Amino acid sequence: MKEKKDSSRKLIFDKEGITLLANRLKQIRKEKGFTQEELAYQSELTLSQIARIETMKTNPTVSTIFCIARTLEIPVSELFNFQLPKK
Amino acid sequence: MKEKKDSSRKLIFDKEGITLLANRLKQIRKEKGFTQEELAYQSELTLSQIARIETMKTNPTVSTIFCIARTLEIPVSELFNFQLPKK
DNA sequence: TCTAATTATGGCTTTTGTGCTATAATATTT
DNA sequence: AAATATTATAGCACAAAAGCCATAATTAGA
Repeated sequence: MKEKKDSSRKLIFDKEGITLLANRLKQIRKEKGFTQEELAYQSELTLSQIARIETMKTNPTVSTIFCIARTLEIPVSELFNFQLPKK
Repeated sequence: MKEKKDSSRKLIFDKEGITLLANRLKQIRKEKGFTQEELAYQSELTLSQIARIETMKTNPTVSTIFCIARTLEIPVSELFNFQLPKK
């Protein structure tokens, strides 16, 4: 019966953008004097998720970013305050 | 054997933020004169995904947003140019 | 240096984002 | 009104986000 796996399907992991976001988050978090754990706890996220974002292991959802921005008390746009390189 | 389902586990869907993002996207897309289909095609996303974002059916990942911002030729922060209500 | 704090990683599970496809609903144009 | 274009919705499959828990690695403080 030969199930063929759909190999043409492409999901996106925008490494450049995710790297920029990771750096931005780490920078702001430190400026604000949060540890990853404090940020996680107050944001009601897990420590592992915060770490994964900062180490570019994951492609977070916008809701996750919203939680973080709320805790850091910054506009969401602050976390995206970078120039995305053209493709 | 009674498997107890882990009901304490909470995933986040930030309805307010997602609504704001949806509106922002729809507005900018129209200003730039794109149909959902054109935006989808040029961003290499699917039409259904664009529609889901604009109708707040999904909690997109940042990579998805990056693709969209590139196509619309706007900084990512433009799409997040709103004030997230406090929780 | 030893200790404690912080960050990174890994396995496993559940939930969900996204692709794909088709169709329905709505808007626009003729 | 009819035809066409655009947007919304729905179901299925699969990959991946994120939770949870434990532990390793690294950094900071004594």
